[in-house]
Amino acid sequence: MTTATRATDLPEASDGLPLRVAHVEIRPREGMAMVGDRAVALSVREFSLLTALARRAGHVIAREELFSTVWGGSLRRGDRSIDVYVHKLRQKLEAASPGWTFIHTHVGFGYRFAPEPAV
Amino acid sequence: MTTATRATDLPEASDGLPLRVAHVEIRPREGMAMVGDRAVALSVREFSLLTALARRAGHVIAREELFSTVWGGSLRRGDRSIDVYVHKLRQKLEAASPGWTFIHTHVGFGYRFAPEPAV
DNA sequence: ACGTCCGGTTCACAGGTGGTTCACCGACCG
DNA sequence: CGGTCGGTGAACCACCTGTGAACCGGACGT
Repeated sequence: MTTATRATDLPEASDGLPLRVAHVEIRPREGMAMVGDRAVALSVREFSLLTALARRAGHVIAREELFSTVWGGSLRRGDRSIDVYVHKLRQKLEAASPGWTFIHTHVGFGYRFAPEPAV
Repeated sequence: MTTATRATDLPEASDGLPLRVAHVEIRPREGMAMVGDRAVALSVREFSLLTALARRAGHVIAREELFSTVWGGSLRRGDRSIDVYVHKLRQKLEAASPGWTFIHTHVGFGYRFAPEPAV
C-alpha cells in the first residue's frame, strides 16, 4: 500500500533538512535528534525508525509499512525487531524529556508518533 | 471542513481516503479516527464497525447487515457482539466529544450513525 | 590475529489488550 | 405477566506488545 509521501502536510527529512515535531528536532545530516535542548544519540536503525514515524507525525503507520520502510522487505510473522526498536526509542526520548510520551501503540495496527504530556 | 457527507452513496473507506461525517474523521489506512481534534484509538473490530456505520451515515443499517459486513457470516440468534461493540464505540466517541450522540438505536432493526448534540 | 566494543537480531517471559460470551437488568409490548 | 430486545459490566482466553537478556557478527585498536 503506500501512498507515501504526500508533500502536503509535513516537514521533510530525506533531503537533509531538519524535521521538527513539537520539541523534537530530527537532524538527518547528523543522524541525531534534539529533544528540547538535549541531544539524543541514535543508532542508524533507531534514527531511521524515528524519522519514518515523525515524517507522518499524528498518523498511525502500520507495522508492515514501518518495517518495509526501515528494514526493507516484508515483515515476517513473529519478527519483533520493530517492538524492540520502538522500545529503544521510547527509552531515549522519554529520558530526554521526562513526563512526555512520544510513540503511541495502536494494537494490531502499528504506531503513531505524537509528542504528548503523559497522563 | 468541507465535505460531502452525503450518506447514500459513498464516502469510500476501503480505498484509503479519509471519511468524514460531521466532526468525525475516519482514517482507513490508519485504523483510527479523529473526533474534533482528538485521536480516538480503536481496535480492529471497533474500527470496522464504525466504518460500516459511517459509510451510510444517517441511514439505519440492519443488525444482520452490520454483522455480515463486520464479522462475516450470518447473525446467530442471541449473538450480542454487535451490542457490545456499539457500546464500546459509544463510550469512546462520546468520551472524545462530550455532549454528542453518535449512534442511534432503532429497536428491532439496527443502528444509525448520525452525530448530534445530545438532548 | 586476538580481544573488545557496539549495534542489530533473536529469545523468553510477563503483562496488556481485544474479542467473545455470559449474566443481569430495565424498557417495551402483546 | 411472560417474552423479547438492547444496555452494560465482567469473566475468560488467545493473541499482541513490552522488556531484559542472550546471541552474533562486523569494526576497531593494539
